[in-house]
Amino acid sequence: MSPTSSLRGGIERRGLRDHVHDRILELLLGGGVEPGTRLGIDTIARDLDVSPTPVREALVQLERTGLVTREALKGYRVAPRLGPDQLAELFDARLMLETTAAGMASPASSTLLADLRRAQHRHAGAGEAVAGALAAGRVDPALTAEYFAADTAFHDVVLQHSGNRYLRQMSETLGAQLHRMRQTALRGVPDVEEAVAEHDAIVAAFASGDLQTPVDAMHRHLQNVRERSLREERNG
Amino acid sequence: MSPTSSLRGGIERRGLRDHVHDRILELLLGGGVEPGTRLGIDTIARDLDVSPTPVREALVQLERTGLVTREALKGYRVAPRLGPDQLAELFDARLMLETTAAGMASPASSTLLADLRRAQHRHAGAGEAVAGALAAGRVDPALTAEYFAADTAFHDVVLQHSGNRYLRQMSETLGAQLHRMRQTALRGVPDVEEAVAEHDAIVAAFASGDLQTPVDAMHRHLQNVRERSLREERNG
DNA sequence: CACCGCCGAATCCTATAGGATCTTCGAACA
DNA sequence: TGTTCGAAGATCCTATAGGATTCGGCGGTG
Repeated sequence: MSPTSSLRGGIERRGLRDHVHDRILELLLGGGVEPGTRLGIDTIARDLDVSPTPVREALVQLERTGLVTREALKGYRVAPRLGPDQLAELFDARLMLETTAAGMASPASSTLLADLRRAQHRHAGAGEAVAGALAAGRVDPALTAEYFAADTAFHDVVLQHSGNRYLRQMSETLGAQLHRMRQTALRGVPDVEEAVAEHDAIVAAFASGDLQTPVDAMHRHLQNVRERSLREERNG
Repeated sequence: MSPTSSLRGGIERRGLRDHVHDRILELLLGGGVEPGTRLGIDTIARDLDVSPTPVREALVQLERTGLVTREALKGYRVAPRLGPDQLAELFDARLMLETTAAGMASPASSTLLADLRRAQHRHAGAGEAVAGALAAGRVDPALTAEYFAADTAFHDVVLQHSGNRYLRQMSETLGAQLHRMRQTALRGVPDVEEAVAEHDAIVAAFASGDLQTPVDAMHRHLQNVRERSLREERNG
């Protein structure tokens, strides 16, 4: 085509392996597959109309996220559901990660507050939509998906502004597990009002300019989420 | 061979892919390769006398650890050296991980203290050996390697007893980077005496039975390690 | 002298084939 | 009837082959 394209910065060359990886990932995160389901290499290869080799590489990549498990000579399977103990450990790990990130992001750059307010706005909007649909007796999967995405985005803002790539990397690893947890543990009605209010408190804490306040706000929020999740699980 | 081997419990079936992974890993951790070195798939395959497929899978697995980098259609390379900023972030992440783990492991089971004392004994012994060789004007790579291994093992004890698999998983990821940092940043003389003394303080803190004391001791230790490393880097 | 296009070797990437292993199903036997 | 053995099918695992891309060097041109 054009001999030397004027701007070629930022275009990320992706092999076929990465596309396969994304397809399987969205399949897993979509939630339509039961834990324990076999992920046959040849089957996936036929479905996606590729050879087994890139599928194999994509599965190796997914294995590290904990979404799939592998047994030598027996193949890959969708990872089993998170048990109560794993759930508790996941909450603890998340608490550690996000409170630390909040502390690191405290020297609030002007962009942090802007990003945070934007994310909070999106989250609140999605919350209203979900609550409205719920009041009408309807549960729209698309709305709840958007709500969860907005929630994740809000927390990601803090992690992004922590300025620590290893924390981001850890959060990315936990993110997949968190997504699964949301789909299983509290599959029905989320705690919209409380979450929005607590997110508001977090934004206010960052806006206050104090260093410790955001950490405490984040701590309280996550502890509350944990309690509400456990209560939900006990009742459901 | 034997139609049905009598005891087959506990033996972990490993494919060829895992062996290749280990070989490349020990090559990287051995430190004999310069950052930026190309890791040609076909070359490795010929060296290990296997086909490219398992080599490819092993490299995908290693990519997640950050030890190797990949560029689509251009191949794999040994990851570049850690820059000053990455080093600082690595210290922060480690500080978060290990202090949290110390706090979680505080309800000291009897085995924790035993493991900790055993690891401390090994660490102190290796420290003496290194110091002795250093006094004689010799630097034995085997001794320093054993010293670093003992140090890593000591910290691993705390993480193991945190009872949180996600913390362990994160530590495993950071472990490879830490290993590289040790080999580059402070390549010469480690701070044996201070480290041994601080480890002793950590053991004593756990033995005290108090909950907060181990966290503080670990915090002080890691902060000191950070300072000493920076000073070393500034002078070296 | 610098710059551009071209060509070949090397390498990566994907596809295909065959051997090894696991799983399943059915029949024979206690 | 329950259990064990065996064979067929499917699947995983490794090896090999061929197309696609990149990198190096070479000659031509302004």
